[in-house]
Amino acid sequence: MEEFSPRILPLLWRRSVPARRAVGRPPRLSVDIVVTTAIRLADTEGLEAASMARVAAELSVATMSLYTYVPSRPELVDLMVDEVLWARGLTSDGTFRERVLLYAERTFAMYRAHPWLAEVPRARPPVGPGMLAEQEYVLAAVATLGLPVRELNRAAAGITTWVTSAARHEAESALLRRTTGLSSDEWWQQRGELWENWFDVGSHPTMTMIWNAGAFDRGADQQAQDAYEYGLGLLLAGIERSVEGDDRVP
Amino acid sequence: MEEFSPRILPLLWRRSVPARRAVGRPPRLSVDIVVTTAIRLADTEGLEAASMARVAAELSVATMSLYTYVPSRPELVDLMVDEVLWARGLTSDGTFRERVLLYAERTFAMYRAHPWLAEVPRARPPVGPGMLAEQEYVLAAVATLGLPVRELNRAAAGITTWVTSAARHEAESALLRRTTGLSSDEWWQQRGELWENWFDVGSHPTMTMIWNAGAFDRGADQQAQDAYEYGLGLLLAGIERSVEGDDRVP
DNA sequence: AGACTTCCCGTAGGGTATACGGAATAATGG
DNA sequence: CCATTATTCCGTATACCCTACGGGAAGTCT
Repeated sequence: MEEFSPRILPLLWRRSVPARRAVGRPPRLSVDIVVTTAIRLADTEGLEAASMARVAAELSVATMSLYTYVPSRPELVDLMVDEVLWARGLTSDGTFRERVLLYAERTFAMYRAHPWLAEVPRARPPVGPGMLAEQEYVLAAVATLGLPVRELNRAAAGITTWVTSAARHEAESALLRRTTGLSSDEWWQQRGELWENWFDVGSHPTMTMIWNAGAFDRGADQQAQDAYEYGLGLLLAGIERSVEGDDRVP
Repeated sequence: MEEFSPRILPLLWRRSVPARRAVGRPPRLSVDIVVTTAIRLADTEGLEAASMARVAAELSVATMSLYTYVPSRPELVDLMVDEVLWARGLTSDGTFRERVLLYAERTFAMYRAHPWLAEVPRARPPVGPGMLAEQEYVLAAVATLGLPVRELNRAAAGITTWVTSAARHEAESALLRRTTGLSSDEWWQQRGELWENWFDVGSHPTMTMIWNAGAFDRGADQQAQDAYEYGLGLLLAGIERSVEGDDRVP
């Protein structure tokens, strides 16, 4: 019955801890340098470019030297993620909506600057300062409404899920654009023959109806954006409404 | 100015096309056999197990022989995805909510049977029969409400995004459980020292308040499920409300 | 000067996808 | 029966990836 405590926690929270005494051979690098370099590589060439070998080469160091600073590659990715989460610098004093919109803006900006975030699973995120700051910020935003404590969690989780999903989707699109060299519109254009050669009108009456009404004119990326804004509006309105006595009319 | 038409469309829609005349050396396998085998491997061992070499070995064939049936691995993954999308067999005649709930159930079941779906990006999905059937089904469900045509798209997209995000999150959790051997709760337990050694109460007042109120008792997976149901309720209510004249009270 | 602590890193092994070109195997036409 | 044609089958070679292990190197402290 051994209690295993992961090596990653002290690394995530390394800024909360005083520097150790200098003893032994002094290091050439630091965790921050390794993480920053990996982020830069991932930003410009994708997450796979932030391989141990590539990061080491970028720092003019042998591959295995990195393992002095970081236990393994998954941990390096965790450190990268929490770093950029933290770098959003979430703080605000505004109303519920102002706070949520700031959160959304910063999150979209983050995914645009670091699209590789979309290649990292959302489940079991690094529990570092960045991720906890996000939780605290959104919970505090919802708390301004005066919701019952038991409902805070699900409302906040709803907001983060919705915003993050949309930002990730946009980032995936950007990644595909880089790897394929094709924009979403060009990609759809390549598949234009779908409608002539393969699409069966009979089994898709609703799509055909919408098509004939001319409501498919916006590109794929704009449609995703439309749906995001629409859903966010409903979600926020629903949360606000749940505190106003369930049935009040504006 | 060459028009490039991707080789994948005829493969995705292969069931809509009559069989070709038998001439030349007869094939030992078929696209369906390859795709089915790859799905089986991915189901039991993860998407990376469905490598070209592994699928070929499973079929007692050399690796390069697969390239006779499938242009490359990304296309194979597209075929796998559309296959399982199609296999949901979405059809229903009920009310708006009945249809949406059927969609949600089937989608969750699909991600549980094929968790590797969560490893495939959502952007630019295979435009095959399975994906188009999903679009048609959800659009038709929303259309039963009598929404204006221009709003159908964003409402349907909102529903698919919300349901899919939750199902993917659950699948990611299942994948991590398999690869790490740890459940979400065990994973959090491993990080128990976070609260004692690293968490700063001062900079996380809202979290601390919720903690003291005892509202953190549910596990991570249950919290995600709560947020999903809560958000879906708000989303559906909002969509229904938007057709009832904007401000009507039940 | 000697002890001690810590960093640095070479090697080796088992994975991955796929371009290319030639050999194998069937049906068909004469 | 033989030649033609169409198609499938596949061996080889390349350039990546992660990391366990253990010994040598380079500092600080007493």
